[in-house]
Amino acid sequence: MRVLKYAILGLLYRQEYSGYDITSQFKQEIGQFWSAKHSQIYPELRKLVDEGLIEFRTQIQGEKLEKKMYTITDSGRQQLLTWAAQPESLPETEKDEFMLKMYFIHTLSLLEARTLFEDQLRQRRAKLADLQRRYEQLMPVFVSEENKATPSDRAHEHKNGDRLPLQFNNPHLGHYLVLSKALAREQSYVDWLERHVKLFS
Amino acid sequence: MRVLKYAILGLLYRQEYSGYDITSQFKQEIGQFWSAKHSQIYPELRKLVDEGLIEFRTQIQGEKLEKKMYTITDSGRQQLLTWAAQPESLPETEKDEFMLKMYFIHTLSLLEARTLFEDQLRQRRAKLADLQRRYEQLMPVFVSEENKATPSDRAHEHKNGDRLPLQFNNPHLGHYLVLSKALAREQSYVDWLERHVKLFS
DNA sequence: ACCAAACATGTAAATATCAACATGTTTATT
DNA sequence: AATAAACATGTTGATATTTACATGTTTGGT
Repeated sequence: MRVLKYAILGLLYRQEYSGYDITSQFKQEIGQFWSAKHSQIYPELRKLVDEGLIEFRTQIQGEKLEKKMYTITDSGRQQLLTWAAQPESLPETEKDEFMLKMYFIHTLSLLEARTLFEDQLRQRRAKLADLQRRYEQLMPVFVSEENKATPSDRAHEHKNGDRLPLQFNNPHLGHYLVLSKALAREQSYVDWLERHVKLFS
Repeated sequence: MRVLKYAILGLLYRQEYSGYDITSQFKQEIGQFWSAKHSQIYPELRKLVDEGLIEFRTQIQGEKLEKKMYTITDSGRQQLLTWAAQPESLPETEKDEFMLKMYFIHTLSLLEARTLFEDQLRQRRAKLADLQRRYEQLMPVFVSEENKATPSDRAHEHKNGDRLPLQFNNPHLGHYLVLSKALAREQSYVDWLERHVKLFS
């Protein structure tokens, strides 16, 4: 159902991006939940322009490198909002090739199974650590719960910079949500692996 | 990388199945981690026959309904084992359209966001309950840890039926692993939703 | 006897996704 | 001055996946 279309519109809702920028965004946090290769992105941008949902202006980078900066149109904004507010039913399948292999565990020797399982645990722990690091980098953006009701005075405001409490209106809420969810997903994966690794020893 | 090929070979490793049976299997527990529609399965079965990885015999159901029962060949078994023992690197993206919408939360009103979030919580809780029910149905298949070291006597054996402890050699281990993992995944999802639902009230 | 649900197998067309091909510029480092 | 990494945009071909089209049988319930 053309999710990439809406992923691009959603990114352009806040600011203009080039195709390359969009590719880069998919390597950031949102890439945990949606992404596409540049070979899919460029044709999709073309299509969205044809449909009048986005527009671009060509900008010169350096001497002659042309880059196309895309912006969302009113029509694009409207279609984005319609999609975003629409509840979807859950996908029947959330694909995981490792778990498919686990279903076929009886095809493996104990040693092969242990090797596979321990490799997965190693990789998942590394990913978890990376997400934890990113989470700790993000959290200082938010004012802590205790401080949020404190009567504001100049000194306090200065100390907090532009930080806002973690509430609905916080412009970084989306970023926080995907990062905390990715972290929870990965923590759950590691926990499950740790609970079951003894089966192979 | 033709995962469906290996999913089918894996299913046929234990017993023969028709194309319809394979479709049905993907509606069972393994469907939480891999599945395909019948329109993808039938051409794949054809291809696997052409490659000599599976074979079939035609069986008559009732008066004239022909069904093709597929079995795995030695060559198929060999390719399955090669794939199954091979560690894979983690996917960069595990797609989740709902979380993509959450990243774009700022495009929604508080009411729209709450509606979307609460709908997701409702659906995830229902799925969790279903998985819990299935988990409780499966668990009696296993002998409890305390009983597994008990010296066996006729009465005891009869009481336990064919139940075996939850160990590497247990033929239901794969089934248990995918079900417990699906349960953990869903529990983690519900927990995360519950931790954050107050953002929208 | 009728009917619905489940059983059973396929094909066609559209869409989505990825790997590889293809080309060139800019920036930072050595 | 050379080079590597990052920036930047495309196309092509192969696969993977879904939706819709297409047809027919068997089983269980009323």
